[in-house]
Amino acid sequence: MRMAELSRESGVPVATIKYYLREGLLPPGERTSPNQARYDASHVRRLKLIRALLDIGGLSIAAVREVIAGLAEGTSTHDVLGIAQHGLPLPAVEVSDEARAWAMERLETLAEKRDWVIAPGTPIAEALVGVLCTYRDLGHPELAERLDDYAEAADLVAGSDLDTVAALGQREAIVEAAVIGTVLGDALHAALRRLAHAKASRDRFGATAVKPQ
Amino acid sequence: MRMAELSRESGVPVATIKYYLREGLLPPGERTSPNQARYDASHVRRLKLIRALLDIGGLSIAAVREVIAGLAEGTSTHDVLGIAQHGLPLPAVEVSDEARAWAMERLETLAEKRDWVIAPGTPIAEALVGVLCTYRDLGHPELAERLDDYAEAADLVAGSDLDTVAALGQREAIVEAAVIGTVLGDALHAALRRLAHAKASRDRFGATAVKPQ
DNA sequence: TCCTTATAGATAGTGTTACTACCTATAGCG
DNA sequence: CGCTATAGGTAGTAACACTATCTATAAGGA
Repeated sequence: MRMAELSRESGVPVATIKYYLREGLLPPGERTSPNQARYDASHVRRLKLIRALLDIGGLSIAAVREVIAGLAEGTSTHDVLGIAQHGLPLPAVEVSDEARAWAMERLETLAEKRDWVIAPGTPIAEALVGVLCTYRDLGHPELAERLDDYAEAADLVAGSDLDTVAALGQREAIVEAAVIGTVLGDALHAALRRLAHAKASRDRFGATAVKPQ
Repeated sequence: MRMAELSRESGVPVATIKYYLREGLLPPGERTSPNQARYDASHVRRLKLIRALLDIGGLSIAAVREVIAGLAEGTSTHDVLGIAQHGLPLPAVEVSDEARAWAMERLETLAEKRDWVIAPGTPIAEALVGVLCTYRDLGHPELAERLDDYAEAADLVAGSDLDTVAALGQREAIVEAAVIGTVLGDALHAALRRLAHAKASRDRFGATAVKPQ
């Protein structure tokens, strides 16, 4: 197909497709002459993936590029989730040494209990330390006490993620599903948590009128 | 305290504090003369909250303003979580009528099973529909099958959230903790899910070297 | 009292991000 | 032959979150 059709099929404006081509998010089409190229279903698919990561996942163009680069890397299946996480941004904040030690102690206890590996200095560890320290700094250390419950939920979700993804069999499909599942899964969980909050609130404080946000 | 001290205490540059004042994120200080004002601990606290919502929660200035507006509203305790959610952005995408019907059917089943209320047309419902339809549109409808597991996890987390927050007793503290817990909790859960993925992956595919992101 | 520094408030400027528009030369096609 | 489409390049734009500068006044010490 040519550019106009690619744009129609994907719902992405031509100018934007050209931008994604320049940015390396979309592989170039097959050349048919110096200023003509042909695109196919894989380009449509890739465009939809890009839009999903941008619009729902909230990723930046740079993060999408990283994630997509991970898709192409030939790695063994057991690293699939690592690839899926490759390039995903996690928030980080500065914390004092004292606060970091406090948070790390909590995280080490958690890691031991759940057989997790929390390597100090990694973005994930930094993100966790940042959130815990921020809870404390904001005067709500009690929020950090929920770590166990959150971890339980995370294990539950991760088990489901792995089952679903592993069932796909082929590496290519697994990696893509892992990426999509990880990024969109965050959005899904956030929305479901809002609904569960509403129910938990109703259960504790009595029935309330349904109030649109 | 005066501006310089407020800046030092909060770690936010003076120019930025002025910006937040203009944007209505930070209440003005107590006037002592036409061009002087006094600030107190509540301003330091508010600034820390703003930075947490921006840096960790990833909210926009406009979203922070909405959330903060919710903090000030005098509402009964049972609406606390609604206030916490007031102004929090949820991603939305356009979907076809057919896809929306498919997604809504799934969501209605879920809502009935878990005694949740999913009001069609609300941002939360739209976000859920968007994610489910995007899974399908990307050729991974199997990812939508995990809704139940995700919902279970969300119920678990929400129960913990409510217990923690309700124990605070006073409305003011409850609302603030609910806001912080909701926004930072999303980041916390995302990071924990990454760790749980790593463990689940190790369990299924054998021990792997710890690989920093 | 004088003098240096600090401050409020206003306005303007900056850097980044994610597009969007325009231009030119060539290609497809009825 | 002529009209539209296209690749690739450059430039412009709108939103966002600050950041810098300016002016008139205030604070606080020598």
